[in-house]
Amino acid sequence: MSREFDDDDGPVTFKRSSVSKSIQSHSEVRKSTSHSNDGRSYRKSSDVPSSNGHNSSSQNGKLVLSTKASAVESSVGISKASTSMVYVRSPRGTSKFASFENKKESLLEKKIPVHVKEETNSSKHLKEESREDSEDEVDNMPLSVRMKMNNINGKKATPIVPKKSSENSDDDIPLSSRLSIPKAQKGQQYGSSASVKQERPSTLSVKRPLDSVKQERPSTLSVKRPLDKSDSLHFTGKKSKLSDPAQSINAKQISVKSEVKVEEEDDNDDVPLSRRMNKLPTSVDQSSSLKKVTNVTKVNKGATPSFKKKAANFKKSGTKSEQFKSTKLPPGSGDGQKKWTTLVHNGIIFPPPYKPHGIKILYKGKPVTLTPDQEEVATLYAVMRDTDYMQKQKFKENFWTDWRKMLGKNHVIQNLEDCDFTPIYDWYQIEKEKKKQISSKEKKALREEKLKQEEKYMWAIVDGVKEKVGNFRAEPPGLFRGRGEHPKMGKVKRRITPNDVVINIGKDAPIPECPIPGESWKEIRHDNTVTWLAYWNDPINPKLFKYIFLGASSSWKGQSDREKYEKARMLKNYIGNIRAAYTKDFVSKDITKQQIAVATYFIDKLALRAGNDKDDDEADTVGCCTLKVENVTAEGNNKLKFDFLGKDSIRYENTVEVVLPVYNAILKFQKDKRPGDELFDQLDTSILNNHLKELMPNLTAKVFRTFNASFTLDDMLNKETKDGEDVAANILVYQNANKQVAIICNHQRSVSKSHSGQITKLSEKIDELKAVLKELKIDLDRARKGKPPLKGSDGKNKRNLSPEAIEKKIDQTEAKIEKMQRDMMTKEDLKTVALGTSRINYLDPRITVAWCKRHEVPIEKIFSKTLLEKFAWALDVDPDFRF
DNA sequence: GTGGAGACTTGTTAGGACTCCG
DNA sequence: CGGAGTCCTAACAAGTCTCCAC
Repeated sequence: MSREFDDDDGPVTFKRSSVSKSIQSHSEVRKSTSHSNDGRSYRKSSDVPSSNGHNSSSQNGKLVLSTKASAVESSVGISKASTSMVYVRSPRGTSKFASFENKKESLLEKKIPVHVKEETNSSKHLKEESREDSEDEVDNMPLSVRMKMNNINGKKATPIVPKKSSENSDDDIPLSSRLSIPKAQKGQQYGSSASVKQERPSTLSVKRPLDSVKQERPSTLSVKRPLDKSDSLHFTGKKSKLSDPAQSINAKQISVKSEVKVEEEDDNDDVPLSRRMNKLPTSVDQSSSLKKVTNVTKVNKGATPSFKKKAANFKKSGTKSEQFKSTKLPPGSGDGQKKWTTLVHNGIIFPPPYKPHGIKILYKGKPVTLTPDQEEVATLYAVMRDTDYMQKQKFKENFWTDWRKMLGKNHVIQNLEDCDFTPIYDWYQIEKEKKKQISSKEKKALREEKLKQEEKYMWAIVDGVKEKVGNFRAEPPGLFRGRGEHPKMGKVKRRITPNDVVINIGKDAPIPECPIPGESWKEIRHDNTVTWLAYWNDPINPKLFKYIFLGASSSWKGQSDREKYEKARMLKNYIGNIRAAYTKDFVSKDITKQQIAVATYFIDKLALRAGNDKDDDEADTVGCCTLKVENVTAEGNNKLKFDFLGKDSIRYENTVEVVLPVYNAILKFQKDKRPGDELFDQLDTSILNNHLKELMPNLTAKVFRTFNASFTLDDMLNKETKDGEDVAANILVYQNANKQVAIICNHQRSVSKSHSGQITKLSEKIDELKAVLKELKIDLDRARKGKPPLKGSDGKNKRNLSPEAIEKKIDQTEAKIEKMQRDMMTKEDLKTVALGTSRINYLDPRITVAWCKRHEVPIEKIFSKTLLEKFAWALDVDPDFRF
């Protein structure tokens, strides 16, 4: 089977023998959860029980993607737009959003011509793409997969230029030719001997069978529908209308009529978009592959929140390349480009002033009176008694240093050890309890009250469009909870006041009223090249800023999200050449080149982060460029063992088989170095990224992670989803794919406190059921012989059932047991794997949406309400979309 | 090319809301 | 209805990457 085959070379990034949170002795915060990815961890989708095992029976058939286009009339904003559009697959295989049909008919009609056009284009494009895909897939796959394939397909080297679709078949060529390795030899390079084998149980690995990679997507192609058909419609309402000019926001600025607004929007919106597009490589304009990308982008554009506008643009914009060229601007982000024309908001809110409780702590057994300020900080500390931080010396030390400053040198309290915070702790527990006791009615009332007060801060109006603000609260005072062994943990994070806060707002917008009487904002700015609404300097590290941005559902975020995924998709077209290039450099005489090559290989193969340099006053964590000698161990047989603390001090532990030149290079880099020295001493992220940019416009290290994650999802979904399965089974497939991505990206979570208890409970229940089963079997036996059932374990008499009835019961019980066992395994399996992070940040939502459409899975089963809002830009993707 | 400022994305977790089950 | 378990989200920490001055 191809699977077996794969095993050898499979790059499969991730067979992690054990992924565990940083277990180092010192960081007890993270529980050492070696999540064993032993056989259990990876099972075929069908074997993987869903943790919550829902079956949504509700949607057989048509009701799938629902996104009610009610957004249009929503006056309050996206949040109101109910996402329940009905996605219907028409007989032809085309699909449409039913809601459009009703509500938007006229619009739709108008659009038709455009659509037709688009359709033609897009179908062409799709065809091209599919051909390309099938032919070039090798190149596109994440390294892991790909490496396997190299064994098989030798290719000629070509310069690093995106492949044109017409040249697709040559695509692969470049790689090999650069290597000037004949096919057969190539195999050697990546082949069994040099393959990227991983030592983990094969079950764990994310395998991508070669042939599956090549597999085409037959039916999908035929099921075309105008790409942006629904787009324009169903999202018109994404941005809430201003009609609900909440609060003090200057209603004048807001265009009142939706029509007008749309127009306005168009204008404004386009600018940034097109500009952004410029960021994409212009150099490659001509290449068809690039065109492809552009095209896609363009099409997608239609899917952005303001569809009408986009659609209009399309009409106007002519050819893709035209459009592309037309918008030339310097690349980069946050880069001096105009992001908005008008910006209105109400600033931010601050936590209420501290209310002293008057509870005294004990010092050497005696109550001590504290000033409100001192008491506030003491309370912050007291309340953390049950956290792991209390075991950390550094935490206490830092706290004491800061608190002591507040107490003053001559204070009665002279050391922390003699302080007993129990009275405050107890008081706090009681307060918590009281809070719990509040009736749900009262709670609701309180919530509503709060909401009312905050409503005006929740929205900003950007170029006439009402958008949700992400976080509009100043952070309250607290003790700094750095992760891992952060040198600053425990420091007092002082209260932020308006004097700390810089506001960014439109020139003509009213300056937000300072919510604290007698104080004023630190500064008012009118910088339309940035998207933040406010910031203050982080009191813990004044070099850093804390920003207030728009929420994830805003079009700013949505656009950059889309760009991110488009860039990752573009990498597909370059990846073959990139791999060829770095493979060649594995043996470069130029040590910098060689290090770049090996680092890129790790990033591609293992989805490592770039690894920026860090200051001493941060936790000691590393990424690819900052790996230390001791983080990688050569274990023989071309195996490298990685073990280091990455972002958030999460431990990355993985043993991988690499190609021989890489293995040798690592030995060379380690030579004559001591622990603590950098493995890639000639490298840093800027050198690496500068190099990557030579290979693909705007390419940076993190793009590989996005690419790897999204590609894997797309690939697994398409391989593992079976036709005709019910929704529950499909969801399992999705969860499993999601899980593999999480493993690749090393997204971990701590095991919940109640985990082991839950497992115990489950297995007890299973045992019970097994006992029942046993009894039933005996009864069946007796029933067949015409005897009455034995008394139950409770001593009661049981009903006399027919053998058939008993058989039925047995079947039911067996099914129940099976389900519970699967649930239990899934639970165990996922106890340390966090699926959410990749869903939010790494998986192109269009993959998910398109898959849901194809397999009639309601999108709500996969995306929560907020994710649906965040991914509004992706919801009307064509069902045929492939990453 | 280096280092720092600045802006934006990615990541984990705590705790509240919601759901399920008896 | 209440408690346990699950799901979601807000909060905020910690990354990445760009730009710019020297």
